Amino acid sequence: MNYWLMKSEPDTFSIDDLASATGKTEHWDGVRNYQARNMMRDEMRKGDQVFFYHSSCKQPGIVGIAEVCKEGYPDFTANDPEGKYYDPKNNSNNPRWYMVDIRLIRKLKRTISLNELKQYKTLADMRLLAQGNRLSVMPVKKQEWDFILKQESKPA
DNA sequence: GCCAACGTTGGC
DNA sequence: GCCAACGTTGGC
Repeated sequence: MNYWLMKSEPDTFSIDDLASATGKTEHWDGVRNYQARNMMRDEMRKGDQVFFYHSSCKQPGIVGIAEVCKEGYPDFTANDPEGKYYDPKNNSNNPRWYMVDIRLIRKLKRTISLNELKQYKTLADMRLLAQGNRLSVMPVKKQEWDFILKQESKPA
């Protein structure tokens, strides 16, 4: 079992959008970064746990837990010339981009903000906190995962 | 809206 | 294969 963090802009797709689809699955389309692509295509496994993270918003932070329910498969939005994720260089016989499906397990009781995460020495090496990090999908270590969840029941 | 970080592109 | 130009991300 592996642990991940996936970023989404709440204006585009928020935890509540995922929550309204509880039980259903959502495909995580539109990732156009090779490192993130490789992780989705090669490393994410069914049942892996995912922190759902809100980025580019008033309070960036972790807002929920999801799980991978379908492993990497070609991102069909790359083939749609009308869509905003269209990639003219994509070849559907040899797909360039991949996605996974996730489903919500639960929202956190509170948002664990980026600002809060930065204050924990335990998380100093966390990928999310590394300078200039821009990956929209990244691995989380088990000890980081456990530590973060332990903070959930604390007051903000 | 600014800007630092950094990935991608394309000319050479 | 180098690297300058350009585009995007994302916190502030």
